[in-house]
Amino acid sequence: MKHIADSTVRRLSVYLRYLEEHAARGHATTSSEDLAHYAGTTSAQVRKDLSFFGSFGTRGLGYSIAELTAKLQDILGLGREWKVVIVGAGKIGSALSTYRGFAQRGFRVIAVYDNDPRKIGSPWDGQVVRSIDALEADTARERPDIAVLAIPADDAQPEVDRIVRAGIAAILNFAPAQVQVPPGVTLKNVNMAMELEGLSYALRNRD
Amino acid sequence: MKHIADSTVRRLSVYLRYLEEHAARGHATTSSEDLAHYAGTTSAQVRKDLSFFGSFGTRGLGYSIAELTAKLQDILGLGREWKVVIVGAGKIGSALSTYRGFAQRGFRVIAVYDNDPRKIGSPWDGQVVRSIDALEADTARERPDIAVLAIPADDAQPEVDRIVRAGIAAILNFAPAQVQVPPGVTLKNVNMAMELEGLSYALRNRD
DNA sequence: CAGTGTGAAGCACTTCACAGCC
DNA sequence: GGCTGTGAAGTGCTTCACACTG
Repeated sequence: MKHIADSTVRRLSVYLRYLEEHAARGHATTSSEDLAHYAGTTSAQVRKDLSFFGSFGTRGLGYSIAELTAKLQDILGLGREWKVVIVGAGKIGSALSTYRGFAQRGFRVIAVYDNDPRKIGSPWDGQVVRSIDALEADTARERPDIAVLAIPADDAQPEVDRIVRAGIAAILNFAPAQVQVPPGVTLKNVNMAMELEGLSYALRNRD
Repeated sequence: MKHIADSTVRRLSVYLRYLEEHAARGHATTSSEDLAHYAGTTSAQVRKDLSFFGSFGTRGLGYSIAELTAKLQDILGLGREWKVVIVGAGKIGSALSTYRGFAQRGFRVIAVYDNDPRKIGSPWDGQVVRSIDALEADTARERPDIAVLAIPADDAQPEVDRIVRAGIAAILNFAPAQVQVPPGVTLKNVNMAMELEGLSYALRNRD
């Protein structure tokens, strides 16, 4: 398939959240205008985004919420369970693993790793913290799909290398570090420091 | 000044991080090529990004690390202290407030708020959790610059409204909700669910 | 006739390529 | 000679506008 822009995929996530909220309120259909209003974009953008994957609406009528929900879930790969491992038994990892929305969407935390001997073996949000040295052997056996990296910046690249070596192809990196991955591995960065600096820039340059 | 793209501002943050790391290793100058390699972009992009704000390099030589560091800090508004309040005394807020990098860059947490009576009054990372109802009065007195929102999605919009009403002009939203702010208020969203769905999409559609 | 689906136009960001300067 | 600074060209995302259809 033709390459889809990252911005498009992010908007699909937003549309899906709207559909879920909207369905809960008992509605059966919606329009590109409604979706656009919720997502903070335009109706043309919504229709264009969806058009990359097919035509899911009815002219003159709009979109069936149930149908479009199913389509978006399928497009986003949410029709199955994804196994997630968390590397770094700290607060960020914990915030993630206890967030109900993940389980709802099929992201299941199957293991937590740390390199601190004081943490290894202790209970942690329904898991037992494992030694990071076990990652490769565990991965061969349990085949997780996604690794969430929530460790200090200095350790980020070596741990990414380990994760990649183990054969995990998707990484969500919370470490405030610029890390490299080989082709075939998908990396997303969430950098809170960068976001705050973006706000700082905006405040500094507001009129 | 001409409008600067969000992507440019984000890269400036990355450049700054590189300069800080690089200075620590004793180097005095660097080049657009070095910066590009670290940031995962091209040297032309680096030079273009910087050119929006002036010309900070020396042809044939490169950039003085000390000088460019100072310039970037100034551009990003990091030359002063920003007062931050955290709304939601949970794990995400805690992870943020204990992260050393923020204090280093001049982001100082001055208060933490929650609506849970069991949390209000108890100690929390060097603060005492305050009642969310005190936000407006406190803001009038203490003049925080930035609010970090780390609460459940359902409560997000009302709390954003309260923050805006109190007069805070920059919000970092961790709630997985699409919230609206009036013109003049800068909002950044960090949505972990969306990032994971982006990975799910990539895994689903990998070849 | 209301609202989708889509080629075409518009716009913004990135890359190129080279003049300019140390 | 080497590397910056920058107009011009290129690319890709967004918006427009309208044909189409239930």
